[in-house]
Amino acid sequence: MQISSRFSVAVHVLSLLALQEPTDVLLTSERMAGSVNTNPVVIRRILGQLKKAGLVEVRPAAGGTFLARSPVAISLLDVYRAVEVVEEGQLFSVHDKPNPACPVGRTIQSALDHTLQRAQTALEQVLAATTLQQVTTDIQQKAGLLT
Amino acid sequence: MQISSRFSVAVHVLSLLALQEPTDVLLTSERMAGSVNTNPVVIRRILGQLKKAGLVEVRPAAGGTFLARSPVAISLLDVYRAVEVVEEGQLFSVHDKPNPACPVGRTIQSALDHTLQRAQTALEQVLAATTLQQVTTDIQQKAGLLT
DNA sequence: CAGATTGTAACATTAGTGGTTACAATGCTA
DNA sequence: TAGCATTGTAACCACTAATGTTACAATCTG
Repeated sequence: MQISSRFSVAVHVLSLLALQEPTDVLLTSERMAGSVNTNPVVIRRILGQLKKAGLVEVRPAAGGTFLARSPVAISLLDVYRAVEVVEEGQLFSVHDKPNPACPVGRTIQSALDHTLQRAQTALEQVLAATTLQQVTTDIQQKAGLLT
Repeated sequence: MQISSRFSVAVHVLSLLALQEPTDVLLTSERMAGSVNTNPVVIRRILGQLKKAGLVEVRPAAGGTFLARSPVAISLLDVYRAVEVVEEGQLFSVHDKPNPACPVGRTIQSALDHTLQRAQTALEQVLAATTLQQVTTDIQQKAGLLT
């Protein structure tokens, strides 16, 4: 059980967009799919979500996708929410309908709820504190694109 | 996509064990299944994992399951690990085999790795900081079992 | 208009989950 | 020892989500 790779692919795609230069060849879903090593339809699906969330702008038919915001203004939490890998407050599945005739059964859900929420929030805060800019800077360093 | 309810069921079961009294009826997997509202086999599977992790002791055939440690000495992280809902450092699935011919493709995995690790660790630290004792105290309060 | 690109549906496959059934193994009691 | 209750585990089933593919309509530009 893992958080879908849809999230990491989305970050990959956004990084490509952030690092594209005006003089570069047009960045089509086909080219992005090549970098990610997947089918272009997969990229288009994700782009649809990112567009809906206001993170990218996509030119229909003519090709060309662009960041709708500065990489500094896009957090990994924004991406996570955009691609809907985890529903709000629903990272942990909690068993349904425990027996209310039993004190533990009656109360376990609410006894756990607060902690599980805090755990999820702690994870999401790390994502919120990380921007696309930081990721792309890291990529550039690792790829030897920075001097 | 959610972390399996196996975890919350395990906490439920451990709470039953923590709150059982010596004078109570024997706590069989059947009775625990009644509280959880599931099939006893489900409980037995989970108990097998908890036993393997050293959190419980189970009497074969004769019935009777007991905590192997004090509730203060059992964290929710122990439970999470015991029931193997998430593999070590594998909460986030990251796409395989991005294209190494592209700088982003070549570096995205390692550029993301550190952040994703931190996010997972943040979640796990909340669980580590929460003991079964705290959960059962909460249960007792909510069920009106404390005066 | 033709070609390139996007957007979306449908299909196929796989893995994991949660529940059930079946039954062997085990331990206790009469 | 036999019978019973309980545990332990395998196999099966149905469902869901994820991931990839194919097909093709809609859109835009030269």
